[in-house]
Amino acid sequence: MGEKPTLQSLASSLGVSRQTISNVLNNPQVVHASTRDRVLAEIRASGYRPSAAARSLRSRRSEVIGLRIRPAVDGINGSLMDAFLHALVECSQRRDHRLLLITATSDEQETSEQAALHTTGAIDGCVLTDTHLDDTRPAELAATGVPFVAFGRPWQDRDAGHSWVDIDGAAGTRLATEHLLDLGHRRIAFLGWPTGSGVGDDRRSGWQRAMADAGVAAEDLATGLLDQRTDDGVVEGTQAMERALRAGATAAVCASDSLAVGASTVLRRVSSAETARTAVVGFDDTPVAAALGLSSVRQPVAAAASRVVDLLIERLTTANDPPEPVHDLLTPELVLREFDRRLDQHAR
Amino acid sequence: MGEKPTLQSLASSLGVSRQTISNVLNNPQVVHASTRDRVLAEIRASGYRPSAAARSLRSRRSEVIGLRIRPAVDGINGSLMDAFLHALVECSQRRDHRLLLITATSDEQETSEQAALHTTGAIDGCVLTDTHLDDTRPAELAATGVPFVAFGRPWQDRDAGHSWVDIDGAAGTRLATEHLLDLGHRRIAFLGWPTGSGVGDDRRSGWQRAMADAGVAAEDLATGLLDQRTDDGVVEGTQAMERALRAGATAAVCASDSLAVGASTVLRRVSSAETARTAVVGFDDTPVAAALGLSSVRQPVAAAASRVVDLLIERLTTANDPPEPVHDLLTPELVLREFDRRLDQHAR
DNA sequence: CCATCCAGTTTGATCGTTCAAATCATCGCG
DNA sequence: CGCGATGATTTGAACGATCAAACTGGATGG
Repeated sequence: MGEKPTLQSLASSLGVSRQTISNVLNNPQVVHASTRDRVLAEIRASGYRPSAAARSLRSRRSEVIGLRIRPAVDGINGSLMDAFLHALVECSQRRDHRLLLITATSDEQETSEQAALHTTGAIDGCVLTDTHLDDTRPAELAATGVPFVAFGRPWQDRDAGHSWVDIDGAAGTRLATEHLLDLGHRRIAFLGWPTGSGVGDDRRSGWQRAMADAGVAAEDLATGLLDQRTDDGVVEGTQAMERALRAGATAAVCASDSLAVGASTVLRRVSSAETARTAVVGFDDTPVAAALGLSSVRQPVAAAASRVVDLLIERLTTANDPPEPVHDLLTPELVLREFDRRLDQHAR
Repeated sequence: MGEKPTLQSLASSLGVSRQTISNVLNNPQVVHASTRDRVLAEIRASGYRPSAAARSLRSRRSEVIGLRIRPAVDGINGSLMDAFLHALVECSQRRDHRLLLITATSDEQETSEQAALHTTGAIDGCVLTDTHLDDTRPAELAATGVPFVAFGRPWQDRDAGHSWVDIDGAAGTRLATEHLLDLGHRRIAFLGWPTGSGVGDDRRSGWQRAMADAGVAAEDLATGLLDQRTDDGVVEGTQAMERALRAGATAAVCASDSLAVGASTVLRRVSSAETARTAVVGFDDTPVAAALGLSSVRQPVAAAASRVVDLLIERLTTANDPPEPVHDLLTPELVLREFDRRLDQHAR
């Protein structure tokens, strides 16, 4: 084996110029078909790959996207981010981009790290996740000129100056609530988190509006007895469900699968196993919900990732000024698991 | 704001040459202290960052490491890889390297993708995870000249020509077994996976040897009744534990926390809740084991990641030929959760 | 018959750094 | 006083691609 081939070495062995080969790769339509084929054959035969560094130095684009990953706090919530990360890598790869990871212990550290990578040219832009109230990152990135797209809407001002993609949690809990209404339930509780988290409040609002629209349990809604607020967790779910039962609830929509798991074990004590399963709807459609046969709201994570990548790459390739920011709210899907036991066994 | 500063622009505004500034950053000791300080001050003031592309083009190193990520099959096993990934990013960052992700649907695709990135110079080397029997990746990477370090030993030939870091599963199950022996158990079962997986067989062997060394239940070991083999999963764990109970087992060492969760629910039926917890030891110390108060073998994932990064970077920075391959087996740690209920309540 | 155009191809300059060798100043010492 | 050694700094030449402009040669048309 000789040296690693370069544009120059290929060119002289083919009797054409560097630029022609470069054009075959980047502007195929300007090269004559016959030479194009000849060049392509030689490229394949020699195993030539353009140097990322040289290309990036000249074109001022690295085709790399930055992303901060966070330590998984628990196995449950982690799996969602994991699916998102995976989809993100896949979509980027499909579009000839790569994903670079960073860690940070604070939002400020994250943005400064991203900005540093951006000025060295290591990344062209980045993806923001886990947006929250009073999130300063969009402003900081904008100030340093780092292109980005957020997964998660900006909870303070909906019409932010940047593009974002999010999943419509309220639509999800509405679907869940309407499903339980269809099953005949009227006193449907919501097990959610304390107010103050954008995601949690959003999910609660879907249940609230669906209940109001259906005109059921109006007095209970007013008293707030069906509206249980607690930290996330299985144990917390059981406790919240016990309180809801005392308030006369027969079913529950939950802000997470952890809460739903807890809720269904409580319901099992006062009703058939079948009812205990079908009267609870979780959120995120985690493996745990699938294993226990619980219905759950599934977030279209892969679609979200794909959209994020599309928007970011569009932003990166748009010649000069950034395009109009796009705000995209994807609708989740209700995964029903309501077979009775016999059907369940047939299915296996 | 003017243009982005470069070595040249900084040099002329300081009245020194490019190379001096370059030396301040890469070879501080050759520059006179006074000029060094002057340059450093200006660097900080201007916010100068060297161009990654230019640097990489000339020095032929990108300081980027490739890693394939896999879709999380279940939430349980995923959390371990997640912790490893996170530690990997952190360690790389500390050593001025970055982590680039790829996906692949097969081992061949993984190696060819890594090789492609390596020839473009996008990565300097890569990390291999989830090594298995008949793993062709080490040979393929070696053939294409991609430097790499594996997390997971090569199960076919222990003295492979490449460096690897792994966690001594047998030592972990030995610790677990000896702990149960200390508690007075004699008929200790092992709930593990079918033979043929390197990891599973390794974990089984630690239990086997510890039992043999203690000279207990010799006849049961011979019959294999205490050696339960099943697929991973909570349900599978309950079934295996039931069989083990029939064989007279009073305790169990498990190859995973999923199996342990199943086993402890079964034990609960025939003994006190306290005994059910303390007589089962899981593996991986997942959040689930922590939540249920199960003892478990904790893998030093962060230490492993740190070692992997160290070895890989050493391999990358060693001038010419690769250094002697290093094989590193880290010892896991037994996390005991054996408080009785009263203590447990005090602790809260 | 010459000017014009156009598809196809080539040429020179450039991106911003590091490498390798050259230069310059200072100093010790025979 | 001159000469080599030593330390600090500078200079020229890559690294390998893309950009922008210039060059071909044949077809078109007035």
